Amino acid sequence: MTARRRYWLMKSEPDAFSIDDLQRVGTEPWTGVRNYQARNFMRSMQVGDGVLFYHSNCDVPGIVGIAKVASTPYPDPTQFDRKSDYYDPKATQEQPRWDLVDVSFERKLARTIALEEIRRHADELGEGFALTQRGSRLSVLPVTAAQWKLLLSLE
DNA sequence: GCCAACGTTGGC
DNA sequence: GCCAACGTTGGC
Repeated sequence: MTARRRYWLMKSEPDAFSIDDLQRVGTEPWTGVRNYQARNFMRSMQVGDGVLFYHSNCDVPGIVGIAKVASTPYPDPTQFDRKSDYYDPKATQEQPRWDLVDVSFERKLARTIALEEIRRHADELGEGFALTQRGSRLSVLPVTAAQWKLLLSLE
């Protein structure tokens, strides 16, 4: 018995890892999330869940593509790697702190759905939508089916 | 358990 | 590059 497909939005800085990078590699482990709320969302992901791929910290922040969850959650290997920027000395193999999922490319959007445009639909998206919440920096966040539909209708 | 200091995120 | 907002750390 599998639960109904769910939806997420995941942020990435295009300088570090862009939608084109994901298209090139096909599937990528979503390493480096070091925020408990974001981690907990990844822990609840299931294979096949829909992902809105979002470019942050760039000229035109916004949704640029669609991906999907391609694995169940497992420990982020970079937490054990002393040479990694994401190394966490408090994490052990026995008790990992950080989990991730693999994300696989589905398609690029015909155009970027800019944050500025998304904000104009803030009322329809609802107050609980973390992307447009004042001050929110969450890099992995849930999207309802209605929000998914609305956002993609802007494409 | 409080909270000041610090580091990070990410829009602008 | 700036800086507001936020999360984490660590002294007490």
